[in-house]
Amino acid sequence: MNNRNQSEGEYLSSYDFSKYEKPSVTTDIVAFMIRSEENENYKMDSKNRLSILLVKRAVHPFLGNWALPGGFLRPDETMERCAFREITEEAGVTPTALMPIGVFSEPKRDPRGWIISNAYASIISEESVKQVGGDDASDAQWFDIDFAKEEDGSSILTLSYEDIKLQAVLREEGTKFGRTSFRIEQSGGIAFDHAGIIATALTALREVARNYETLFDFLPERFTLSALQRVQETILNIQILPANFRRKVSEYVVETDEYTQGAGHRPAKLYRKK
Amino acid sequence: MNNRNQSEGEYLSSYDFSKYEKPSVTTDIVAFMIRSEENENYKMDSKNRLSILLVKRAVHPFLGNWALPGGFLRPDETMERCAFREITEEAGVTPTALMPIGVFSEPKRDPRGWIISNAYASIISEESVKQVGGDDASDAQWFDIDFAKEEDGSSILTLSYEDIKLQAVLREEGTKFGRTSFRIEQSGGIAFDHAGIIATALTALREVARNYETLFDFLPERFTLSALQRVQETILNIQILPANFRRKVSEYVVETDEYTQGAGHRPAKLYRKK
DNA sequence: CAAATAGTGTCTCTAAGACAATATCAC
DNA sequence: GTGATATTGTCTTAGAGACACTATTTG
Repeated sequence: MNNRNQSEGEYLSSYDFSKYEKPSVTTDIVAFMIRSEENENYKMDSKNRLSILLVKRAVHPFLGNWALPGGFLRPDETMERCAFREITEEAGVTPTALMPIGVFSEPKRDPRGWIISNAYASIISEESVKQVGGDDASDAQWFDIDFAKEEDGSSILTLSYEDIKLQAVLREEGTKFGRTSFRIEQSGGIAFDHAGIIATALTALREVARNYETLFDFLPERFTLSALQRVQETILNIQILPANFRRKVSEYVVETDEYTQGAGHRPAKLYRKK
Repeated sequence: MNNRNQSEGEYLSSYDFSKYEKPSVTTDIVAFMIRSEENENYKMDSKNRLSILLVKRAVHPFLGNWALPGGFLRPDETMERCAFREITEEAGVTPTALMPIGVFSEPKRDPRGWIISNAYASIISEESVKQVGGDDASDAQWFDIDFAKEEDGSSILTLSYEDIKLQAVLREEGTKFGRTSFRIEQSGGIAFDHAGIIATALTALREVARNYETLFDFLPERFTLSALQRVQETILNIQILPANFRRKVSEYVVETDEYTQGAGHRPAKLYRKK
């Protein structure tokens, strides 16, 4: 029957996509949080570490490995809404930002079958995680992240939580339009292609962390300028002179009339995002 | 049966994703080309217009409307490879770059059912399109694109090809991490949610067009610096002083010993991408 | 008071934009 | 020669980074 001669109604009712094979569609979320370490000196401010949430797999495949939180897309939600729901369910916290990272669709990426994933990076403030509390025996834990380029051109991704240390070896495949993709050479206890997703997300986060707007999502509503500065320094792994940082960030913040107290040094004024 | 007690082999063979409903997965490609208009004066260089490829729908739904080229993901290819294949099939030309735009997954976006789309922007040089040739009666045509913000905050997307003029009204929903999303208020003869995809892709293209690396993909291997400058000016809709453009772009190009000829003015040296 | 962070002021250098001036071609 | 683009050089200004200096807190 010639399609052009059908009415739209006739056409839609006769339409059947089931004859095409379909992939399962999931999302994986790289949830970033900046964790402050314990003070070793009452006067010094605490050091920060960038960390991500991983879940220990209790089922095959990759049983016992650590994986990104995520799950299947439902028919009544958008991909972003799905990511929001999954990270809320798994971490118990609400992300303040969701950044699309890309689609991971290598045909063999999942041994269970044809499963593609749209990855997101999310940003979660330490404050909201503290409110939920943590459970040391839980299958979901925050791993400190370290990502360094070696001399031979490969990159080592190290994720550590207490005694657990996961190390993956990756090789950069190229940067296009602000997204760097990686080939996994060794996965080191990280499930599926998640080491590559993490590396891509971290690279993307570093890109956007030059933009001050992104930094606020890591902090509570009121913050000091040095806390904001430490967020950027932690993500980008750089050192900034406070005077210059204050000058540049000044147009993005408004001061409040509150101050910190109890630190072993001059109190700092609290600011809000403008 | 407790999953933890199964071997991986037992588990994989018993695994069945068919119990979950799956979406159909497609890609849509916003193929950009810079088209040079006819000279009205033998001395003047031709003006440039940014254009995109649209295909006239010959079937329901949206019969007779214009849509982005695209198609279904196959089990043996990645999303990006799928986009490459589809644009090659439909335009007959090979894109020099594919930029991920985002996933469009509103549950009701396609009246045929649950179909999500990963959109890409591709960049195609006018030279390669000219080699293929055009067919005025063809269902695939290059539409000049115009996108302007109105006083009331809405944006008008105008696509024109000869007598055909498609006009969509969109409203910005916000910019996050360099991707601006739009709500479609009037689609004006553009099928599905493609007006929104086009607007998002154009906004993203403008973002990356500040980066000189992107500009080369619109041109043949050897080009003049003013051709390169006109590419950036056309995309960003701005005017740049030639002296300043040359200075900034100089570190990205290498000069050849060839020159243009036949223009009604001083010949220009041809350059290559460094 | 010692040590740490908070906060201000200023110097230098670089890069972007504006603009002036010269060069070279087709007709 | 005219009118267009090609190409080089320089002036001004805004912004980034470096750094010196003062302020304020807790033990």
